[in-house]
Amino acid sequence: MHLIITEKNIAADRIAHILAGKTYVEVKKDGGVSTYSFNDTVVVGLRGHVVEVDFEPGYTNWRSEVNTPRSLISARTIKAPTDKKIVTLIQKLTKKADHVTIATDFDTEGELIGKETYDLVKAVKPDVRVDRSRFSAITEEEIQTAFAAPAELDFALAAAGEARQLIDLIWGASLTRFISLAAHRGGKNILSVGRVQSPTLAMMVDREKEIEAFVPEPYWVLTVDSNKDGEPVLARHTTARFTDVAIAEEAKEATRAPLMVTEVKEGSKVDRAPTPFDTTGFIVAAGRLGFSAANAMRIAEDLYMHGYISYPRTDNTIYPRSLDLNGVLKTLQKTELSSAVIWVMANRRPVPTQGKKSTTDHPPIHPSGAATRAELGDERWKIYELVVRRFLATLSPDARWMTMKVLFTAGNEPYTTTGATLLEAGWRTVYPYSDATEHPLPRFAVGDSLPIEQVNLDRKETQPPPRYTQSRLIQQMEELGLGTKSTRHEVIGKLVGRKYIEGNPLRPTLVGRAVIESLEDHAAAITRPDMTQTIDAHMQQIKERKRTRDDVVTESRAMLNRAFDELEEHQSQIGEDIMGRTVEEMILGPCPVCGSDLRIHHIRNSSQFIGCTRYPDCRFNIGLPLTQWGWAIRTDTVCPTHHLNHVRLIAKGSRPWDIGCPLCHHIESNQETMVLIPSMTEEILGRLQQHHIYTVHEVADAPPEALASAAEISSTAAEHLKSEGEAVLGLLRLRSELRKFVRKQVPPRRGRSHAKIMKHLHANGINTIADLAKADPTLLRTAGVGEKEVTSLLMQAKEYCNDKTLRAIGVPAISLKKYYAAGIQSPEDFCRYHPVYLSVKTGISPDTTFRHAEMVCIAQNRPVPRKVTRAMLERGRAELLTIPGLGETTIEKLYSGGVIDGMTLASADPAALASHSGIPLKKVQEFQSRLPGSSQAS
DNA sequence: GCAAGGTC
Repeated sequence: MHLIITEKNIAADRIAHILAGKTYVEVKKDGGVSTYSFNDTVVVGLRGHVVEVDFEPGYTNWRSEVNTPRSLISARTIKAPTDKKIVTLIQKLTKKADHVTIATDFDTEGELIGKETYDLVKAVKPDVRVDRSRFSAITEEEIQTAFAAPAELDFALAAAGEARQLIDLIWGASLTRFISLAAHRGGKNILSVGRVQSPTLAMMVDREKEIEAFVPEPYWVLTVDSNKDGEPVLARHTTARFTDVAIAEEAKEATRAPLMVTEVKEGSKVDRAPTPFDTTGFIVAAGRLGFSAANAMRIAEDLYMHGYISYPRTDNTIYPRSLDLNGVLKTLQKTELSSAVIWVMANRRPVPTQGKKSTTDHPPIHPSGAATRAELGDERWKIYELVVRRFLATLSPDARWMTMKVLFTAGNEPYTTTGATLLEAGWRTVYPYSDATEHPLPRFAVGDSLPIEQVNLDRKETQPPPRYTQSRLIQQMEELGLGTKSTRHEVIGKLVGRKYIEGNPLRPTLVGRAVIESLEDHAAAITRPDMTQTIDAHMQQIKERKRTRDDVVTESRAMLNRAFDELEEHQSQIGEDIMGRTVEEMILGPCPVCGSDLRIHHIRNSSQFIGCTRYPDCRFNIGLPLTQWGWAIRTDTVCPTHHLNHVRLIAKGSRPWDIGCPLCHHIESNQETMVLIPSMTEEILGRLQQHHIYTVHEVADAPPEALASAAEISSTAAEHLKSEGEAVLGLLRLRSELRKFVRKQVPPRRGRSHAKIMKHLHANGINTIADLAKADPTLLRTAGVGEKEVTSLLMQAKEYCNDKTLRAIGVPAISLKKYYAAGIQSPEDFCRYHPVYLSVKTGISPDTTFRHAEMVCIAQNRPVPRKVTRAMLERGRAELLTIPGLGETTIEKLYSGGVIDGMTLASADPAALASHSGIPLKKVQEFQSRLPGSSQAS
């Protein structure tokens, strides 16, 4: 059997179909992995790397005294499967194979994945024949050629990839652990360091410093408003920027009508059609349409998976000769963009445009299938249309512009104006994304004399360099060789996740800055793009067999060891520096009570609040929502009233939630509950707030004298206010319990506000779960609870209340579980059923059920049933069974009515017993009549 | 719990 292994499932699918030709390809799932078989061949796809390098076991404890961060430098490494299903399948198929072909992507990483596969294959069948096929695009032609003449795996190239893997792991893991430990950061708050992420972050830090250091310089721009036969003309002084205002003023003074045309220059300019898309070019273009890098890639991957566009991760900007451009055009004719396609077919440039990079990995991104707007939906269609139009543009002729430059004099001052009009739209006909504003000028001739309507001298300022946008950052990373086509956009997400950068455009946080500055001071290599460039150079040497993998890695290890000498020496300083800056970033401004700083505190990634830095001397604090609703950060906006920075909650995947000034928000949100205190007047409320008493909690907790003086009320009134506050506090606790309960039973979802539901319930006097259990279903429906949920919510509330009551009475939880399982739910059930029945139903001993029933009945003010011993029960049972027609099942029913023997049967009220036990009245009477010793017995 | 690189 011939086994072919590709880098991904889609490639396996397509290659199988190409190689099979007209033969049927059988698609099967084996352990969740698709296989494609025909004749004696099986094709299966990997999922990229299916094994991963890691340290050998024993290095998981970051705080180990022996296996310190530094010890990772010399730790042994292993390769462990990350996708067991695929590894198992590959090895299973290998056992049946006599020939294995590795058909992973044609780049360094593909060769490494190939080598990893080679090792997996050889591990189970050392003598199997393994070869390698290489192709740059999955087209009929390339695949046929590649498989007709298979080559060998390039072990040197794979070794180059392995060197990169090892160096990345060793540097990244050891430095990440070191700096996290130094700054006392653990869990989700670790501080990461890496060959790609750290230089990328450093770029942003550098830019931020440039912006901070930037001193704007003024300059002046001199223009005149004029017109040519009524058409407005704006002429600029040929000194585009005057840096000296005095000189600018002089030029302004010297400007005299008329504006004389001294020269007219006309020319034409070629506007080259754009080059094919590689990943970066695509991300930049999508960025102009408003797509974030990650979103653009996500959509492109989706379009690729569905066959609409080619593979979106590529460095190539030159179409390979094997790509059937005409075929693509033909396919596109079936889309809504057909008129553009037809235009291109009619105006085709002889050779498509080319970029600078020709690589072997994949063709440039191009359309591969026809789609409609309806089947894709708006967002995906926008991306698809972009790819289609870009493809069309690369086959279209260049555009041509007519340019015009006019020179004037006014007095003796030289002025100029320029214009441009599109002569031939060319590719711009089909690619409307890049800006092409025309500036037509009226016709001028030398010697024309124009009026001067106004002379303007405007003061302007030089601008600092802009912050990086996502696409600009990705372009910059590419230029410096940081990351790959597949990972660049992910790095941004990683830095955001570590809270190193935030916002749009991107900006480093103080923590991000602190980490970079510490590294620059003590381990500069990891913050510079040169590290990547050096590794690339070394990889090249390994590939050319001038050096070995181990040689390169050893050198890198030595370098890292030297960095650790420096780092360890300054460990405490580095830690303190980073920790100090973290605090700084959380400071909001003056505490309203004592005037020292308020800051945001985060507790173990779950809760967060704002507190005074003088705690415990000053206990002022403001609660914040749990971090699951967003991580609190400060923003640059400052409240004019309270001089506090605004607070924003940021959560992954959802829009940031701006709280605004935390104190304004605090006051406002507590006002509602404050007025629940009956004797709270607007006047008192205002005075309390002025004395920084904002919450019911604070009212209830305040010493009465303090309350009295703050609210300017008598001490008796203050005592009263305080006790009312305590009562409201109790109510609020119950309400919060109710809110949690409702939230659990009726999960929040789009378009249903829990706040609204709760408000409605409160307005109708429902403040506790017990209230809810007794609530009218229609009330819940009008509050916004769904039809089906109303019944279950009420039931759950009843169950909850019953459970709470029974537990409070003292029925143990383990017994309650048994009672519930037997359908005995409420305190009422305990009083209604006889303890014997409870025992039979639950398997709990009659003595115990009697004790439980006794407790419940006493608590509920109900008569306590008569105690029954086991012996009495046995005797009674025997007695009852003597009655003809009375069996085991009937006995159980009788128990529920409290009948346990002949005597209790005789004395029972037949009607009551019938209704209680469910035995028909006639039967009951019959049993009673057949009792031995009954007066009616015959 | 760590990197960067594949792919889903």
